[in-house]
This record gives sequence, C-alpha cells and structure tokens, in this order.
Amino acid sequence: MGRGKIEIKRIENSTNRQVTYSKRRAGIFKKARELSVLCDAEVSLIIISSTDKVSDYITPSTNTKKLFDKYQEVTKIDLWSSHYEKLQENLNKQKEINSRLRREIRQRKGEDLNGLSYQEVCGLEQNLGSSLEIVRHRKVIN
Amino acid sequence: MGRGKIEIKRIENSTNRQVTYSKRRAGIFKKARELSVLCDAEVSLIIISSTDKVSDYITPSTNTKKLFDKYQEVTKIDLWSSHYEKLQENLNKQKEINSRLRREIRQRKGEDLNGLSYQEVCGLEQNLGSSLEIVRHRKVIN
DNA sequence: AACTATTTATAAGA
DNA sequence: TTCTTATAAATAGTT
Repeated sequence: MGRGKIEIKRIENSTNRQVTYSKRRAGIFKKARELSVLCDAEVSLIIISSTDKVSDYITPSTNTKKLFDKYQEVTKIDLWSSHYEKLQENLNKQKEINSRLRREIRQRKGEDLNGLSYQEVCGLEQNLGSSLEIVRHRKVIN
Repeated sequence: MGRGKIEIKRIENSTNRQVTYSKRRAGIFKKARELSVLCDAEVSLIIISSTDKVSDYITPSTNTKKLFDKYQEVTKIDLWSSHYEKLQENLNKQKEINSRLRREIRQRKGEDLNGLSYQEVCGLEQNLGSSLEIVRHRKVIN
C-alpha cells in the first residue's frame, strides 16, 4: 500500500490507528458503493469504531430492516430468537428471585415453615422479636 | 483498476457483472477484515447478489445480533421492538414486583418505615406480633 | 490536510 | 473458470 508493506495486526499507536481508520473507512465505503452499483447487489456495511461511533452504508434501493430480514431468512441465524432468549432468561431470573422473596415473606408471617430446621426457626424467632421491638419503638416515638 | 478506467454504473453484460462481482466481493471482504484488525473496529458486511445469494463478514469478537443491537441503539432504527415489547413489559412488571417485595421484607425487619402512617405501623406491629406467636408455637411443638 | 512512493486491487485478455 | 498482466486505485509514511 504505502511506503513499505504493513502487517495486518492491531495498530498500537492510537493516532496512527485513528488516521488509518479514517482513510480505510472511506475506502471501504467507496468499495461498497461501487459494488452495489456495478453489480446490482444489495450491500449493508456497518462499522463501529473502537470509540463506539457508528457509520453505515446501505444500498439505496433497500433499507436496513428489509436487508436484515432477507439475511435472517437465508442464514437461518435467528436474530430475533437469540434476542428473545436473553430477555426470557432475564425474565426467568426475576421470577425466581421473586419467588424466593415471597417465600421469605411467608416465613416471616409464620407460614411455610416446614422446610426450616429447628435452628433456623430459632433464628427467625429472634429476628422477628427484634423487628417487633424496632417497630414498637417507632410507634412510640411517632 | 484494470486496463483503462471504468465508470461506476451497472455492468450490463451479465457475465462481466458476475466476474466483477466475484472479484470485488473478495476484495471488499479482505478490506473489511483488515479494517477490523488494524483499527480494532467492529465491522458487519452483508452482501446479497442480484441472484439473491448472501455473503457476510462479521468481526470475530462480536456477533451479528450484538452488533445490530448497538447499531439500533445509535441509529434509533427499531429492528426488533414489535417482537420484544411485550416481553420487555413483562420484565419491567416483574422488576417492579421485586422491588415491592424487597420493601415489604425491609419493613418486616423494621427498616424503611418512614413511608408508613401511624395506622400502618400499628398494623405491622400486630402482624409481626402474631407471626412471632406462630413461630414460637412451632418451635415448641418441634 | 496534502503529498508521493509503493503496494494492492482489478479489468481485460488469454 | 483461473491465470496473467497492465493499469488504476488505495494507502502508509511523510511533510
């Protein structure tokens, strides 16, 4: 390319990296445009810099969503379902936490104590006792 | 480029177009790989030929979905919402329930009582009192 | 931001 | 298609 060939590995000097990024980004966008026009192809090119700035090119006759849909159809990479799975996982985690919290509340009400050992019941008793004291005290100063 | 410069417009001869497509596709994928490595950038390149064949490149350290998510975030092009809105809503509801349950537990421990009226504190006191009785009874029969 | 020596990409030909 | 090659284009290092 320029004066002396380069190896393809991360440019450690950040100024040089930034300069090369700008030049090559312009170059590849030009290539994308040319390929799209010359060969009547649909092209989507998204580049996210190391500083998280997004640039993109998409063949004018289409749009990102349409192209992604076609992409999914052909690659069978189900983008939607992987997205869904993560959310679903998160949802399940929340439900599990909620059920633990509910159980704790039931036990603090004296319900659902069968799973507890004698020691645990003793601990709960003490815990409730001191909570009651705190609440009583609060009632008095109110 | 080659022997004599070319204009950037659709190549009408279909054989030439196909040949140019193959060559330039290889070229742009190489550029994508190089940009990604040299500049530590995330690149997604999807090409759909005029005969609907899909090729793609994506920076190895990411995946298509992650990159699309980031893209969506920045461009505000909403690619998924129709699918996940309900799930998201459900998740938010669970989180809300979660925070209510945590508050109830804190109050049963005597914490976070500032939001309660006098009457509510009285109710809590009675509630704790009877819970304590139940637990004491359980301890005895154990 | 411009320049320029080289490397790289590639159009056309075989 | 695949290879060759003349030439255009891209670009690394420099100013």
